[in-house]
Amino acid sequence: MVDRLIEKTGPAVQLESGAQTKGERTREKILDFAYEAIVQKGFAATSIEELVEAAGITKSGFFYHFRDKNDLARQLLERFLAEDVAIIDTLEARAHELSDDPLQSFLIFLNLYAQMMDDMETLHPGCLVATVTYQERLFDPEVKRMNREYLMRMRRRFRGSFDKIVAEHPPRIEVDLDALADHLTAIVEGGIVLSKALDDPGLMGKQTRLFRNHIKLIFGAK
Amino acid sequence: MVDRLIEKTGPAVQLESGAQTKGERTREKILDFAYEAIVQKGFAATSIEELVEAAGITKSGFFYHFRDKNDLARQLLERFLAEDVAIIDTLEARAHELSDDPLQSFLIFLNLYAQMMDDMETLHPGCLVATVTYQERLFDPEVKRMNREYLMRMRRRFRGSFDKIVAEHPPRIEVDLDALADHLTAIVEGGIVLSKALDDPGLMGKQTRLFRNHIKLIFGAK
DNA sequence: TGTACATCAGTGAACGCGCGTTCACTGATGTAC
DNA sequence: TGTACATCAGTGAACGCGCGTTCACTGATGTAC
Repeated sequence: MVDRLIEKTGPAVQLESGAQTKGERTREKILDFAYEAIVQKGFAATSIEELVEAAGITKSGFFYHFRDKNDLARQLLERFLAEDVAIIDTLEARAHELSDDPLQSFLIFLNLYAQMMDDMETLHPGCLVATVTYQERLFDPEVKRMNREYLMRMRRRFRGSFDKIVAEHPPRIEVDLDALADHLTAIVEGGIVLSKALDDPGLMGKQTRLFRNHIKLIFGAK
Repeated sequence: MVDRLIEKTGPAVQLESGAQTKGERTREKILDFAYEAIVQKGFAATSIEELVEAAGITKSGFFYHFRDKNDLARQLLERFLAEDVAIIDTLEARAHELSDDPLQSFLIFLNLYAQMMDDMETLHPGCLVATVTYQERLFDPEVKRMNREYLMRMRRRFRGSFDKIVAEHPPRIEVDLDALADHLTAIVEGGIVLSKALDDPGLMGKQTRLFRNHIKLIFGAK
């Protein structure tokens, strides 16, 4: 859900960097254009024609890199969700260096996340998860599976953080930790919708900080 | 964002009920099918052909009711966002009857809202706001304006509730009330994405209740 | 260093289909006198 | 009650265009001996 933040915030994480063949460069270019077009127009309205024109090849060249249009969706999701995970990994690792306490560390992580949102003065382009979900009938089962897997993975991940927090900071009120894990994802996904619709790049950071305050109130940081 | 809940929860609100002409019935049927198709496939992938087939007329009949395809989007948004507002009006009025205290009343409102989500055993079909936002380039300026207007209206509305709450219940922590107003909308929008993607109808209610707990923690209900 | 072959990264033309939109027309129902 | 006209709610055929996909082919680069 963080998606295309890497080039905006600098190479926080470098995925398979280094020497690229000509074919790989073309493929990546197509994925970049496809991502941009798809979060703005949807999958059906994004034509193979326009992508290959932007990439400087012909339509048949597309089918050298992708079996069919759904294969493009699969590769898109694979690449951009992996980027998201990598960004979260990085921020979490940085937060963990700054505090050993699980609550403090998670609060720092949320601060870093919110700051990253603030730092990109441009709008968040959108998240493929929402696109796939709101156009589900266009995608094959594999794409939908990847989408669900990603969300379940995020749930387990944040749930893991909360389990550690709870062990040292008993919550002030009863709280469903799985729902709380989903809460962050929901706030980010919904925040992107509002931020895009209202054309307000600052909204994401604010929404993330509200969640941060919620966590503080639940687990009672001083 | 509540959208098509009316027929599931019974006629909580009846919009322009009563005698319908033949043309009006056809028009509504098209809007119903269009809504269902568009939140599952997107706007571009939903063809006029399939809509008129479902409505039992021919393609040219569509253009008797709608100037063009974007006119369909306009009428869709007009109708379904009005339904959403009507539902929230109803729940808010009911909550206001049950308590004079602004905080209690708002908490009751959130309970009613969460309960409504729980009561629809089927999945929330999706919200047009997200669809329009994630396919913005397909819609004309008027449609995009309506979408923004709706979100701004919700912000002002919930902000108004918070202003009343703050007057009687000073918040325990500093809080951005406009962001908090957006928070509810973001949680609902994001919740729908997760609920759809994970095929989990119970998720929406849980997410709404988390927001409710957040409000309790901020304004310090006993 | 030269040659043979394989792989890479495409090209170009063609296909059949479905799309949104237009236009002239029409039968059924409603209204005026 | 009968007739004239208007409005309603469509029909049917045609349009030009762009779409995703296939297929036979090709020049450039890499590798083996």
